[in-house]
Order: sequence, then structure tokens, then C-alpha cells
Amino acid sequence: MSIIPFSSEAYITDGLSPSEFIEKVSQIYLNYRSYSDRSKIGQFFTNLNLAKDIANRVEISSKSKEISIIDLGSGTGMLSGCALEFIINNYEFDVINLDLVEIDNNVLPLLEIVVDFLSLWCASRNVYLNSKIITLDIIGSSPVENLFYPLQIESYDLVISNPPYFKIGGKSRVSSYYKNIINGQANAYTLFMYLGINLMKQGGSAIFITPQSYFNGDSFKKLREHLISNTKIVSLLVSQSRYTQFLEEKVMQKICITSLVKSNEDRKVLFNSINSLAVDLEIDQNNLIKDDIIYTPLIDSENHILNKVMSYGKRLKDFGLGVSTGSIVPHETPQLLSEDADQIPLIWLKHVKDGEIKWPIEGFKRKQYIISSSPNKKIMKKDMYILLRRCAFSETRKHLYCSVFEGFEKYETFSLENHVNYIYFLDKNINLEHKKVILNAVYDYLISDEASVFFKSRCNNTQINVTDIRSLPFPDLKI
DNA sequence: TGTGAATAGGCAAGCTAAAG
DNA sequence: CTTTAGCTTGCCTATTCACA
Repeated sequence: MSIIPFSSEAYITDGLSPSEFIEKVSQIYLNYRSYSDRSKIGQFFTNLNLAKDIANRVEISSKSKEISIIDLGSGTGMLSGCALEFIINNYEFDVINLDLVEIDNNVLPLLEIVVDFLSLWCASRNVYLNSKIITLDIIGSSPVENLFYPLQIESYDLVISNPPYFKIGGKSRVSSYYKNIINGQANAYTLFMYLGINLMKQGGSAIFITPQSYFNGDSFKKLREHLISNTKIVSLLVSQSRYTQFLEEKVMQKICITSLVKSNEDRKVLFNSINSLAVDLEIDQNNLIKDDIIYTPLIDSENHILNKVMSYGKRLKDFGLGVSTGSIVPHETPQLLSEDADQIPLIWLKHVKDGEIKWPIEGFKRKQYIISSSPNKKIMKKDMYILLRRCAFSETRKHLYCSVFEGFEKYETFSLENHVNYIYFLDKNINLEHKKVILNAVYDYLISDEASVFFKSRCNNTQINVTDIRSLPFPDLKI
């Protein structure tokens, strides 16, 4: 790779700010590495405007004349550069210790040039910048609890990170180091958050750019618990669409910027959308986080509805109902599928329409039956159910797609594909008419604005799972 | 008819409960 | 206690959709 053919001094004298300089340097890397190369290692840089917005939310509580900052996965140092700019313009420190952790060999020569620039720039403002680049595979190094020299637990006033996002295999070495924080499928970014939280001093701050997926879902439960028990959320900025283009053109990720402070002091959470001109909402921690789930705040009128829903005391089980996932996983049991109409109907997600079950579908590419010798547990008996699609809302679909289902006239049994969830009676011996009354009331509520607002706030990925449905608060239904 | 956006569907793999 | 089967879950991407 060609090293930048110019000296940092020249740019200092030209009056370039750190962020402007870093943007030039980043461009060299972007021209050199293809999108797919960068995607493999999760190397995406923070866009200048976003980095500035983020940096402007930095809070430093240190009373000393010296602070320590660490940037986990610094890339070319855009976040650090913007943070330095903001801190020097708004605080009075004599010494800033800046540790930049980065392992991408292709970016290191550029990062060195950035560090050189930052040192000169700070010096020109009478601040001594003591910075070092640490080429440590921070999540790939064991043991994580103690961290590695030169990283020390609780030694930084400010932790900043735009970490890589990629799945970590459950049987991988990295995964084995993090049993205490990984629940099921892990993503690298959660480990950066975990380590970042551990690196914060008492009273220190942290800012992370990550996907929103950690707000709910079982896989992120332990991370949420760690975050909630050690820190307070200062502010959350979320992108409203996964197509929000603010990192790089092609990156499609629903992202959020989480800022934390390590303190027990209760405070309101500032909430806003990325790039929004609106004033931040102020939300009580208790309204944002319920049962270890972070409920994304919605627009004003919807928040009013959400608060009402959250006050309801009943759950699905209080009406004698359970909810479960369809038991047929086609790729696991292809031998059970059939196209023979004498066998057992198999209901796929596509058959579940808004308020009706449309089965069979002519010309549907999937096999719409399972063989009658399939295991009993995969066969459902005719009864009263509500079938629900697992897929979450979209722009055109504003509520759950589900339907009351009484079974087929011509068949005594049926079966459900994995992407269809079903609500069923725990006690089968209830009078049929009464079952109908209960399920119709539940159905009406499931597609109501109230329930929709709940799922919209709670479900940050593409799926609405059974845990989400079990957690939906119900009012007293008229049954 | 071509293109980018939206979404349904593919699929892996952790977890849990049952079986040995 | 160990192994296995099968239940759930979330992420990724191939397919479909919508619109010019």
C-alpha cells in the first residue's frame, strides 16, 4: 500500500481539522480495499458528520487535568479525532492519553499518520497528546476478564467504539472465552461492548456504534444484563430504517449510538433519531428498560399508547393460552414432506393471510403436505388456534399477520412449518363456543394499534418470536 | 423491461428436555 | 451423567415486488 505522499505538518499549517484530515486518509484506504474485503473483517468507517454528532454528545466528568481515552477498533481514528476536537474545544485538559486498538494491518500505516497529525494538532493547542496504537486482537485474546497489558479494567474516562459486526460461531475459540456474556448466537460487537464497559472508570463514559439488535432477543440477554447492572444509558440515537446511509453507501444496518456512564445515579435517557432535527426526548430509565428489554421509544402519540399497554397486567397464559413455534423444519426433515393430498396439510407462512388461512395455494413451490406417518408431535389435531407469521412488520404491513384457525373441514389433522407460530388452549376441554369467544377477543387485540405499538417498540429484528408474544401485556378482555 | 428496494424464505446452531 | 432429538431463534440472501 502506498503511504500518503504528504506530511502532516503541511496540513496543520493549512488549517485542516482532525476530522477533515482523517476523512482524506480514510479515502485512501477505501480506494485500496474492496467492499467485500472490508465486509469480511467488518472494517467500515464512521462518516464524518455522524462522528461529529456523536462526539458532541461526549460527557467528561473528570476533574483532573489529564484524561484517558480508548478507541476499540479505531480504523483510521475518525471517532477519536472528532472526540479530541470536541474535548479540546469544550474542556481544559493538559494531557490526553489516547489508546487506539486496531488489528487491520492495512489500516495501521494510515493510523500512524493520523496519530502523527493529532499529536501536532493537539500541541498547537497546548495539549500534550500521549497516544499509542495497540495492535491487540481484543476479543480473540484470552483471558478476557483480566484484559491484557496494556489494557486495564476501569482505567479509562472515555471508551469509544465503532466495532465490527459479524457472527461468532458458537464453537469458536472466541466464543469459548465469553461464555459469561454469550447466550446462543453471538455477534462480535456485543463483545466489544462488554469489554468497553469493563474498561470504563467509575464515573467514566462510553459511546458505541452498533446494530439495534441487542435491545431485545435472547441472544443478547447477558449483554443487556451486564450493561444495565454496570452503567446508565445517557442517550440513544437510532436509525429509523436499515437503509439509512450514514456509514457508507452500501451498508444496510439499523444502527444505534449508545452512550453510557458508569454510575448508579438515576438520570433521564435522551432519545432521538440519527440525523433528526427534533429535540431529544427525555425518557425515564424505567420506561425504557423493562424486564431487561430495551423498548425503542416511538413518536409521541405512540409512546402514549405504549405506556398504556405496558400498564396492562394480563398475559396470554392468563387466558389459558400457550404459544409455540411450528414444528416442521423442512430442510431438517425433507423426507416428511409430501405432495399427496391424501396426507396431512402443511401450513407455511405464506398460507397465513391477514385474517384468514388460505390453503392450499395453487402453484406454490413448496410441498403442502406431510406424510401421515410423521411423528405424532409434528401433527396437530383439529381445534381452535390462532396462527401467526413470524415475520415482523414492514412499511406496508402495520400489524401482525395472523388468523383464527378452526382446522380444515376435510382433514382431522394438520401441521405447521417453522415460520408459523400458533396460539393454543392449554386445557383442550373448554367448550367450543367459549374457545371461539376467547380467541376472537385475543385476535382483535393482537391486530390492534395497542399490540402493534408494543411489537414495533420491542422487536428490532425481522422476526416476532414466541417470547415476544408471551410478553405482550393484555388488558381484561370482555370474554 | 430493468433496476433497486422490500421481504419471504433458507438455514445454522444454541439450547432444552428426553432418553439412555 | 452423557448423548440425542427436536424446539427456537436470528441473521443472511434469493426471490419477488414496485416503479420508472
